[in-house]
Amino acid sequence: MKTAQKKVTIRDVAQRAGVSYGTVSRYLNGNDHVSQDASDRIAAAIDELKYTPNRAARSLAQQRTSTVALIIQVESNETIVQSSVSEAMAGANQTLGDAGYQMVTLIANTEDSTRRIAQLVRSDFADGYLLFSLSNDDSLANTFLGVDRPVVRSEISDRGDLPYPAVDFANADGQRNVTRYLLNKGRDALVYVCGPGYSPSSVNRLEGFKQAMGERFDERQVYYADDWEITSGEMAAVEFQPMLDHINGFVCANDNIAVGVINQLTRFGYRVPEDIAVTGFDDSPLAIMANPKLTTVRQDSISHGRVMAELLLAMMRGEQVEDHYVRLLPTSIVERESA
Amino acid sequence: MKTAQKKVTIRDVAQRAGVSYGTVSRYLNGNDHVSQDASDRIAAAIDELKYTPNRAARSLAQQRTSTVALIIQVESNETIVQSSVSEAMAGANQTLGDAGYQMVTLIANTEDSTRRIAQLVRSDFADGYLLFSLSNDDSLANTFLGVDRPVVRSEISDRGDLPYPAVDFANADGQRNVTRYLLNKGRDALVYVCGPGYSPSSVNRLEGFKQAMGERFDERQVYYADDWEITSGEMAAVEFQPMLDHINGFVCANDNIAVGVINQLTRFGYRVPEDIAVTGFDDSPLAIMANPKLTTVRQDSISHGRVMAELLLAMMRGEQVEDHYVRLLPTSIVERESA
DNA sequence: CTGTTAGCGCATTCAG
DNA sequence: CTGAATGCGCTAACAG
Repeated sequence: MKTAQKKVTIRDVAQRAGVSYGTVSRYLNGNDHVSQDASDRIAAAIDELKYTPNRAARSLAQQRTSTVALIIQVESNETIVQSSVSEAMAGANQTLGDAGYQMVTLIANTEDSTRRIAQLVRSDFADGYLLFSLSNDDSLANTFLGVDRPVVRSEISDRGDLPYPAVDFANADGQRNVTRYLLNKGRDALVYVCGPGYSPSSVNRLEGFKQAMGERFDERQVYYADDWEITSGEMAAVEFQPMLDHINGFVCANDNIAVGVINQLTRFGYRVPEDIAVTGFDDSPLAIMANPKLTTVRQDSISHGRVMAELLLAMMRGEQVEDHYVRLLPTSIVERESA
Repeated sequence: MKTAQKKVTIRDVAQRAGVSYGTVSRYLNGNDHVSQDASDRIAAAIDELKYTPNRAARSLAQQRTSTVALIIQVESNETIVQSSVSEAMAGANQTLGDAGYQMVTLIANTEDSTRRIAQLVRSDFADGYLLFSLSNDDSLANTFLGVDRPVVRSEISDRGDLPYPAVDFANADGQRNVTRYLLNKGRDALVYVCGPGYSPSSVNRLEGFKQAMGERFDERQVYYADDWEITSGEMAAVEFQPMLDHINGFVCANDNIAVGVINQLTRFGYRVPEDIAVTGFDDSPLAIMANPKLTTVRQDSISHGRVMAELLLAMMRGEQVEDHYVRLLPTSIVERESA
């Protein structure tokens, strides 16, 4: 049923409207002076011909794409089901859209796709980049060093050679505050379940715990997990089993781990929070599904995305941002049942 | 530190290599005959100059973009945390990448973004489209009617005017099978918790239940939920409370709902599965986190994405696909604890 | 206010 | 096998 309707170009519109195509271009790009009469005729022609400017041609002439790429780098073959990422995407999408940019997201989850995306970036695919590194592999970040387009990262990097600004949560503050919250409730025998070592967030959250514990901190109080998953929480609880009678609180690096700890503690016959309190981090959907419901540290991921987008927009506007600039977003404690 | 290195073009490479830029173009596009000598020099020049072809220019000249857009349409401001979508994305990304296409995903979650994406599509943004409609609003699909690019949908549509092929799971079969599984186990007093009415999957799953029940089916056995969430499952259990003593099985439209049912049943003092069996659908990560672990219908979402991509690739290759073509993917029962 | 012109960077004829 | 010429569809600078 497809009438192979020849591609309608700006010239067709011009002809139909009885003006030169330069005028149509001016009309399309808003600004300049086009007579009311011409405008009307052009508008009519565009409508009748169902004309839409060709994107590639416009990008080529303008040297800009009006798109921003959100790149998510994850471990090989892992899928992205983190609500925080999804929410950040929504926040960024909204902000960028309002500013006239189309956000497109790219997933780098294999060596191939990473290489392909690196190539894409070098070919001027987008006007700016939002970079989410959920993995240890930071290789993609280097790609941007040779590219003259602004980049904003979603977490502070421990690599000093990457100058890109970052927007992240005040992870240390959050974990410090919730640890103090436990201490103030008389929970004086705390242990910590740390996230994977490669993650800056993980490191920072542990740091917060240390700060709150001060003198009392002891390396034997912490279990180092390999990932952020529930099973890691279960393993941590098993690891601490011998001393469980002398422990009255678990501070966990995230909600998943906290749920794992609770599950295992329950199996061992301990009551949460009566015997042992447990706190999470993220306030993920899991937090309210857990039993008991998790007391956790909330972060507003939507505004994470929004703030990243705003920073990027400013940079694309030409505003200078100092190297290694970091913007930290606040967190808050959500009191539920587990602590 | 950015040395505003002038954009290096194909001409720079040609000059550096001592050939005309037509030759470089030929070299880049693989095919034709370029002497070994020239090839070597060009390769060297490209390397030294760190040349990467400009994307917009190439698209313009070639009339193709080498990208495929995966468009996700969701309810206003909802975020996408469905593991099935995430997995399908990964599967499609892999397949498309192997075929030389870059997959980019676009999110349509507001009226604005939907309009913007419609515009994008009409401007020849990509060579093909993968369309995931997670929402009632199917407006975006119409956009493609005027576009001469292949489209593949992720679920069968109930709208006859949309001719695009679709790849979906055999939802009816899956639900029929798991219902029979319960019946065979002697669970003869079943009720059904249906998903939101706007979803084709939801309708099809209900149909499967009806098929398995045959004569025994009774409208009073089904609760119609408004969404796919846990709370809907809880509400369903509350709704059925008066007759709970005479029910020995819940067949649920998805895992979330099943978890909600289990939670509420537990609160009411019923044991799952001893008193009442409960089944889910999707085999989402939630299924193994539930207590008891969910018996559910598994669907391989990664291959969902892969098959969609393969179909799209075939269409982009020029293969004809009949209107309303539907490819149904098999499901399987995963026996765990809840039934 | 509007028509004309010269590129944007590359693919692709067509000669040679 | 390779150089030169055209055009993809549009923007922007320049005259008028």
